[in-house]
Amino acid sequence: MDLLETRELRYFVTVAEELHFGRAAERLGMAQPPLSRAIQQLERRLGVPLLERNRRGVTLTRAGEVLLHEGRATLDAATAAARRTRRAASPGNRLVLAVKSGADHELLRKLLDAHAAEPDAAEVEVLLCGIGEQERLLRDGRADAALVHLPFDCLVARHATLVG
Amino acid sequence: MDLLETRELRYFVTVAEELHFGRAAERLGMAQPPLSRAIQQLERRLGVPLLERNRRGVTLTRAGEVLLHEGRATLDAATAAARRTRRAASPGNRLVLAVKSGADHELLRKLLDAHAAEPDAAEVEVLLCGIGEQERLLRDGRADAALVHLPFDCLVARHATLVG
DNA sequence: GGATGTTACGGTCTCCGTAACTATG
DNA sequence: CATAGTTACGGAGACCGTAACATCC
Repeated sequence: MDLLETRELRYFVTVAEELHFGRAAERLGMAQPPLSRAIQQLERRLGVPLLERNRRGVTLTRAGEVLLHEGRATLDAATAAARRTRRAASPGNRLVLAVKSGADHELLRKLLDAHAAEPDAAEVEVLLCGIGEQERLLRDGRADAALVHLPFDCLVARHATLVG
Repeated sequence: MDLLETRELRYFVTVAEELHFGRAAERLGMAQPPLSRAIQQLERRLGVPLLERNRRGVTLTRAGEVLLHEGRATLDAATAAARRTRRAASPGNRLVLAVKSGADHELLRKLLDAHAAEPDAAEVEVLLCGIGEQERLLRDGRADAALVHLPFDCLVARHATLVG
């Protein structure tokens, strides 16, 4: 299966967000023509129309909506890959735990203590964040784990066990 | 920040799996020199050594291990993006539910009935698979949802609600 | 006629393969 | 001296920007 390049996904996601080739090209720091060609090539390679070029701008097809979602996820994964790889090489090398600001500090304390008691426990850095922010932090690699409530819609990745 | 191209990740993952530039190049259908250069460039761009070139082959650094894992995830995401986008455009457009072979048929029946009763319910295609296979199917887009037991280590993505 | 997206064309830069080089056991 | 990885070098292809074109209000 032909793989999508991250450059192409970045282009498509920008166009899909702006719904306007001109503004998208500006955001990307490039001219419209190569952007237009890249999208056409993407549609040809997938064999699927992604945009409807109407009078007055652009609309996403159903397939385009799906690629917008999946493309964002892929770009986040690439960003996370770079970030976590760099972090793995840095001496600090702490596990980043995303905790929303209003969380139960009692529970957090217990968790961290229990984790610290385990053998070979990694050092944990607590990253306080807004309420809806945890998923994003996990997706793009700024965090490695998060404290969430079940049911959680879309657990993205978990990189280490905090408690057994 | 998002500097990693899919091509580079494919190269690195192959080398990391083979731990041998020659065999990796062969698997990739290319010559060793451009592969060697691509990896060097990747290390330069990340500012992190990924491989230790020892006498007698190659070893992964800690950062290399992380990039192997994250790179696979990114490549899977790209594959899933292409697959789901193509599927979204096909007329059938069914939701694929991965169910491991030994699963409870009674429960499955109830779930499917409950789902079918919802308004605007998508048609569901049940994909029977082996026991450890569900995560992989979700990751690379061959399935959109899966029936799993909690605790589930690494929920990757959920694309539609089957039951409320 | 102005705004928006698409071809046309030419230059540049990247990527690849062959061949020569280095290092190690 | 055989094996594995890296430079050196030249060519083919990809990508981009400018300019000209098509279409729709």
